[in-house]
Formats: sequence, structure tokens, C-alpha cells
Amino acid sequence: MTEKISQAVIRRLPKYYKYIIEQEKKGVDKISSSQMSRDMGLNASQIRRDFNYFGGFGQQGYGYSVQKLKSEISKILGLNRTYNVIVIGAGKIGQALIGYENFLNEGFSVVGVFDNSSKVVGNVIEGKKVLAMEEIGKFLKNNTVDIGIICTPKDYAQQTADYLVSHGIKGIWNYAPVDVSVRKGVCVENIHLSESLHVLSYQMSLEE
Amino acid sequence: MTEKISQAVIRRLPKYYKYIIEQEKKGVDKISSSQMSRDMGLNASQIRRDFNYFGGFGQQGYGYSVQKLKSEISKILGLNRTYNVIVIGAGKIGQALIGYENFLNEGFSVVGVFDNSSKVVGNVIEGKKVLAMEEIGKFLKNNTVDIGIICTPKDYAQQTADYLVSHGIKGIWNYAPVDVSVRKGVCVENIHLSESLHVLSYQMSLEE
DNA sequence: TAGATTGTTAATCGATTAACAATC
DNA sequence: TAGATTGTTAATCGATTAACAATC
Repeated sequence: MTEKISQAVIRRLPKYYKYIIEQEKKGVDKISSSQMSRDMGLNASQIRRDFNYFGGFGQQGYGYSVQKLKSEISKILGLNRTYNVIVIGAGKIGQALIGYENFLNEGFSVVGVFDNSSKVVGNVIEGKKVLAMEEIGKFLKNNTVDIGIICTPKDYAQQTADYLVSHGIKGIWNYAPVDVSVRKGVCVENIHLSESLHVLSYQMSLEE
Repeated sequence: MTEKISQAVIRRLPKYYKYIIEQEKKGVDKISSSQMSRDMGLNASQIRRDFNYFGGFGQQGYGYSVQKLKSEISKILGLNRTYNVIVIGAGKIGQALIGYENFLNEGFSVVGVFDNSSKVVGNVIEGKKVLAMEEIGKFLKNNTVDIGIICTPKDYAQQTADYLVSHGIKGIWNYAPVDVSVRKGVCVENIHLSESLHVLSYQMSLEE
């Protein structure tokens, strides 16, 4: 599998995964690319080609086993393990993410919550006690943490990322409205909620 | 301007907008595509071509006026007006969005908040009183509302969208973890936070 | 076997980029 | 004017899709 897999393909994988989970819940145990095509609004060739970048896990004349698809895509996405996660910044967005049950379902476990404000430190959110920022270093020494979710104000985002990375964190999920950059070998996803709001207003302005 | 503008171009516009706002804040009043290219990590030709889909607003030999770029892109994105917004579902995510100051900056005004739970109805969140779900109909009759932000549990998302659309709402920003569909003429942006988390775990699994 | 559907190649389509003429 | 930088075309690159052979 030396072939380079494009970002476009990768961004479709979570959609396939979600769809497969739904099918599984419905009790479906076999699915064809043409059925997926109709349900998901993607081209059937594209679906088959996407799967085949990873080796192809269908059966000619039959289709795809939902079980097999689920386990293969889940493996590709790295969802066949658990991730320990900390949340930095227990403001509104931080709190929302701590409680986002969907993450917990899927192997992401919030093991620590940190905040700067003495108003928040000590509070319990979704069963997690908020610790003071100064304790992060110690916490990271004593616990294995895979991912840091940055929910700080934007002026603290980069320094928070730097700090986490220097303490061995390998993944950053950043909700501060500014891109953070990290060294090679560390992964980051920058979330900009306003971008999609602007796309929405763009589209609305076309309708008039 | 009959030429079709691709989704790829449109998704870059908010990034340009954000960048321009930053430059303006720094007091920069002129910018070249090559400088933007370096700062944003995009190809300079692409930047110029993107702007030229909308008519081109630079000056040869000089570059782009930050003021002009800002006002043009803002106009294209439909940000030269105010949007009245309601939030349906005052759970954690709903609350986070109500308080997301960045929206308010940019002409999005939360005029109503609704929830089903009697535990929440009557509470005041960020200065907004939470109303009961039953009041939406009346509210929409008496107020102009442009956008509905859906923060309900996923099983209520589609019916909420249908209801809002039937009462004249033209834009839906959906945070429930399920795609909602709407009739032609109505705009929707479905947000799936977990997708980017899965892309993150995918990337992390490549690093091992 | 006949029918169905994948896997995979080749063709098409669309997006990105290089190049340079236009022009401030 | 000389220098700089846009606007725009043409070339390149990459992603999507059609088509069909492979095969269950």
C-alpha cells in the first residue's frame, strides 16, 4: 500500500464509518456499493475505489459484509483502540466537548480537564474535576495522554499546543479560532466553526 | 459572472476573510498574493484566480488593498448584513454556541433560545431567556428569523428542521450528529465534529 | 451455470499551478 | 520609465467516473 491516499479519500472515511454503524444498528448485514451510492449520494465507483486503496474488502457477486466493513474502516481510522484525552479550557466549548457522548462511545476517554480561572478550578463537569493549569505538567508525567483538546482563548492556543507537544502529546484537536502548528510527527486538526457559518451565509445570499 | 464557482473555492473564502481581518487588525493596508501565499500556505496563482472568479479587486503593480479585499469578500460571503438566529436545544453545545462571541462580532445575533426540558426553560443563558419548544411557532410569527441552529438530540433534528423550514427559515446550521435535508431554496450546513476527530486518529495511527 | 457485484483500468472531468501579457 | 504585481490563459496535475473483466 505505497500509493498515496488523498485527503479527499480520507475525509470520506468517517462518513463511510458512520453510515456503516447506522446500517449495523438497523440489522443490515450486507451492503452493495450501489446501495451505498443511493443512500450516501456518492458515486458507486468512487466508493469501491476508495475501499480498494486499503486493499478492498468486498466479495464479487455479493457485496460488502457490514461487519467486515465496520471492522476494516474502524481499523483504518485508528478506532480500534482507546485514546486518553485532556481538555484544556473549561469554558462553554470545553464543557460541551467533555459531555459529547458520541466521543465516549468511540474510544475517546476524557481523563483530565484544566482551566486557568479560579472560578472554574475545582468544579466538577460531567464527573470530571477541573484542575488548575499549573498541574498539567505533573499530570502528563503521571498519566498517558494521547490527545489534547484546546479550548483556550485564541491567544493561548499556540503556547498551549507547544506545551502539550513538549510533554509528549501526539495529537491536538484545536477549537481556538486560530490555526496552531506543531512539529512533524504530531497531528493536529484545527476546527473553525465560523467557516461553515460563513459558507452558510454565502449560500443564503445566493438564494435571494 | 455566469461561471460556476466550485465548492473548493467557496470553502477558501472564509479563510481569506479571516486572514484579511487579521491583517487589518495589524494595521496592514496593502497585501500581495505572494505574501498571502507565504502566510496562508496557498499557491499565489490560486489566490489571484479565486479572487478573479468574483471580478478581481486588485491593482496591477500594487497588490490588494486590505480594506477593499475585506469589504468585497465580506459582501461575497453575505456578511454585509445581520442575521437573526435562534438556537433550538439548550444543551451543552447549544449553550456553547449561544456564547460564542465570534458569531456576534460578525452580524449573527441570537434572538431566541428554545428547549424541551422544563429544567432548562426559564433559565437565562448569556442574557437570553430559554423558551419552551411550544413557543417557537408563535415566536417565528412575531419575529424575523434567518437561521436556526439545531442542537437537539439527533432523533429530533430532521423534524426540527422541517418545522423551521415550514415557518419560513431559510438557513439551518445543524449540530445534531445526523445530516438533515431541506427543500430547494433552503440552505443547510451539517456539522459533524466527530469526522475531524476520526481524521485526527487516522493521522495519529499513521505516525506509529 | 447465470446473475450479481466487486476490483481495476482507462477516460473524463475539474481543480491547481505555471507562465506571461497587461498595466498600474 | 522601470519595477512590481495582477489578471488570465494554457498546461499540468489529480480526482472522479464509466466501463468492463474478474470472480464469487
